[in-house]
Amino acid sequence: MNKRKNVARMKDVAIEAGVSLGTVSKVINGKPVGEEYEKKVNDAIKKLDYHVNSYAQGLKASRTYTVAVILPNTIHPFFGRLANCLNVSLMQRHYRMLLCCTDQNYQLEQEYMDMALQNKVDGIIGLTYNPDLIISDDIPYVTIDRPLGAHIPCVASDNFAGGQLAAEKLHELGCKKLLFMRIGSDLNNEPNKRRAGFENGCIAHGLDYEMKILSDTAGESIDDFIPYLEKHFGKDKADFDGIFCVNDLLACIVVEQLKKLGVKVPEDVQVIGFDGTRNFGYLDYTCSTIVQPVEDIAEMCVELLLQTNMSMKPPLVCLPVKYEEGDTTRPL
Amino acid sequence: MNKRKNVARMKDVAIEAGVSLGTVSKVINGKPVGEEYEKKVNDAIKKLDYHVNSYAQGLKASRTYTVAVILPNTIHPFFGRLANCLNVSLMQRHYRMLLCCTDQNYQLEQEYMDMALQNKVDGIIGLTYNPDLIISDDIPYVTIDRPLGAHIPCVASDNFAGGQLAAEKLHELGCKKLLFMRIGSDLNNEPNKRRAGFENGCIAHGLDYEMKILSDTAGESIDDFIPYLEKHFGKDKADFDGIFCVNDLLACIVVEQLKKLGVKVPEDVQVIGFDGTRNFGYLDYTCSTIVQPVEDIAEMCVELLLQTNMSMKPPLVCLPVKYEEGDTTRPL
DNA sequence: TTGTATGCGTTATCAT
DNA sequence: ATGATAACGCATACAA
Repeated sequence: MNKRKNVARMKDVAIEAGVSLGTVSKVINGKPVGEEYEKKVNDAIKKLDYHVNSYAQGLKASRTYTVAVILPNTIHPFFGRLANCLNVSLMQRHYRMLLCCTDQNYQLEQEYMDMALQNKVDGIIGLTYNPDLIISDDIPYVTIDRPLGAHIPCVASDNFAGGQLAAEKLHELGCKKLLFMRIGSDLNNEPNKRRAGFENGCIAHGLDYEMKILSDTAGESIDDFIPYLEKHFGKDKADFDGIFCVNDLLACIVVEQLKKLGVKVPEDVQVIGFDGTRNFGYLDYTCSTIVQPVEDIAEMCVELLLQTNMSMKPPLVCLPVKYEEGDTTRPL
Repeated sequence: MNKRKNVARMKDVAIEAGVSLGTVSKVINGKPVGEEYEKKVNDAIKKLDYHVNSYAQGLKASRTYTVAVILPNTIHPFFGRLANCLNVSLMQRHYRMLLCCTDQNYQLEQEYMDMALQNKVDGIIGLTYNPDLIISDDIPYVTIDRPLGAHIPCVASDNFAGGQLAAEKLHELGCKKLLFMRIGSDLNNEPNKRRAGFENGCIAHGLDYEMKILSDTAGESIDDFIPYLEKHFGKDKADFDGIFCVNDLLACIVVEQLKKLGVKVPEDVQVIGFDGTRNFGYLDYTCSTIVQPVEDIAEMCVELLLQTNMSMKPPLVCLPVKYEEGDTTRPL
């Protein structure tokens, strides 16, 4: 009957109900309408299985109730959970979510930005790595973890406080010689705050500490930690009694490696990670860790993005982290 | 200058370039146009930072290049990876992906279906649980893991073969008395195929076996396995020497539990899981497992969904699984 | 309170 | 080859 497929349009509903187009529109948008008419329209809608075309709606209103979410992936537990929480927060506000996985590919990140622009989404939430990412001023943007300028709100865990907390906890747990381990992108500056906070905590408590930092930008891999660990740890030797790893994954790998070297965790060495992966999904890694408040991060992003009546948006929002005990530290 | 914001429209480009609307449209859609004109238009597009409005495009063409993906969540490693793979497969075909996490909530599943309809997406890929889910005939639909009728293509791992393979592997590994363990929804029938395949394999090889199946629909939880395990396993006792768990998560939990009971894995009892979670993400669970081909599943879903020139679409596509050795079985 | 007409930004059809 | 115009489906301002 219609152009393609037999999909009902508003016009068909109007005809079926014996009313005019405007009346149907009003019923759909919850505007006051005669009770009699309302029923007729609703019956027609049901009968024809009518659904408003949100593309036509979006065109008319310049409002699409869609937000693009740009993430590296949904495989890593942190990102998977983040995607899920963002979806929930958006859904609660009746917003749709366009997911864009970039695999940390700079070019893909830019392509997705442009796609979002074309799609006239109402906003973008991005966790990106491209240092030269071009962000249009025409569209609300909130970044996660990576500040992109004072005019773009950035939401992150309080990484500095997290690093500090890790140092304090290891101190409380009786550690004397601490080690910080990290591998990651040089550009990625949030983990640097974890390091800075950790250093700060060590200094505050007069603790000895050392840093072992690898750069994957420079081509180093996680395996390059092995000789370092072999040098400092062995059957009856441990140059450090407390380790803070920049994330839970690294913590798990380090624990495995230490066990292979005959070092007991947590008896000889205590390890704290960062992320809270242990709480993600259904698996229990029981790694002591600094937990990132993923739900709060998601909620804050959406809140800031959709808030229109703010003359000035906060450039950086740091959400509180907390320590959660696992099997890689001794009971306090 | 314009209605809201200073976003350039095609008309603005036409004026800036000093050509007509139709010419601009042609340039954008790669239709033949005079070289001179093409340059002028492209310059104007760049100058005005113009992006086509895909909502207007979608309205005109009844084609949105958008697919809705309905999943329980993106937290579970299997789903997180599935979402990611679908995103990649869709992206390669220049399709956008609308993500919908349902948390297995029947009503949410239905709401998302309706949302997809409103949004006039070009298709839906769903992994749903609602047995009464109403699926519109007006829109291509592909289901994962759960057959919804002969006219709706279903893509799944070859679960029967997987169960069979598990039995065979345990047989090859020298096991004599096997156990199948499962917890899950009663409605969920794919894991039942794993059970059936497993039984089949046991029978074929003349193996003793037992089933322990819990139903979370009936309110049973994973903890209810504990008394069962305590009854059958102990310091110097093991009623079974090979266990096939319906998924890797359960396998991990069972292994933990057995270790607590003083049973050695894989020396006393060998365990095989299902999913391939060990390959998901960056963590290595080293659980011997039947691996689901997630990338292939995603690719097949997208292929079937977008394939228009097929007079008949296959009602059920089973993709091959494979065995991958981990630390919960002895080397072959 | 209900109906009518116009425009949102794009594409496709038609003249030119 | 290029330019003008109608139509996509909906919302809204305005007229009845």
